Amino acid sequence: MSDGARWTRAEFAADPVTLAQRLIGAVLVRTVASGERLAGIIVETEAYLGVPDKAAHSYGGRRTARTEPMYGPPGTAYVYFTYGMHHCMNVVCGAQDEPVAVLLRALDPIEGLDTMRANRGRGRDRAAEMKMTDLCSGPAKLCQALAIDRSLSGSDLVDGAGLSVEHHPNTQGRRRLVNTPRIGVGYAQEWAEMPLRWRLEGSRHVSRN
DNA sequence: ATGACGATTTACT
DNA sequence: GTAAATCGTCATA
Repeated sequence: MSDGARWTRAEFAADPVTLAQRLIGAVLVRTVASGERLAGIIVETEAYLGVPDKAAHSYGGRRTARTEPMYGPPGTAYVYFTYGMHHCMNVVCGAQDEPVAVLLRALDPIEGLDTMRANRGRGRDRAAEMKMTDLCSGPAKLCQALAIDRSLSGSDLVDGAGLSVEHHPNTQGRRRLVNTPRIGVGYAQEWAEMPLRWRLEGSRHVSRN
């Protein structure tokens, strides 16, 4: 349970509040077509509680082509496109047919840094001067860095080839989490204020907010 | 068919 | 701090 091993189906089958905290410290791994691994330690997450959660895409049981992966088995990726230009990635959890998930908001990059910089660099190439702390410090930034888009929505993190979650080799305890309200969900009324976001205390790779 | 709106990021005043 | 960028998705008709 602690050295680069892939997470199992059973490990993803937790409620989103629990999983959001457990995922911090785990490693998100993206294997691109060339075979290269792009990876980072998860340092910031948000829990989306499904049917009763006004901030969730699955609020009220909404089920469309986009949100369909949220109704799949735990360990499914749910990737959506927003603001006409950004992608964000969730880890579907809970039980089959229960549309709950954890949004991945920031990573501490550890593998494939040059490729991540190239993926993130805009225009010709400010890639080289891209700061480490700007690579994956936001939900859309990490998707851009790891080349994650809608084509990966619905893919399986347990048995799939493109995306997976691994246990970090150094699974030292002593990590403190900071718990605050979620970001960018002001429309969700009372649900906007619930403390459903967690980040690794002291990490310089979290999003600013 | 149409219109309103983002689970954001970046650039600029 | 404010605003632009930019288009898929979803509800309404």
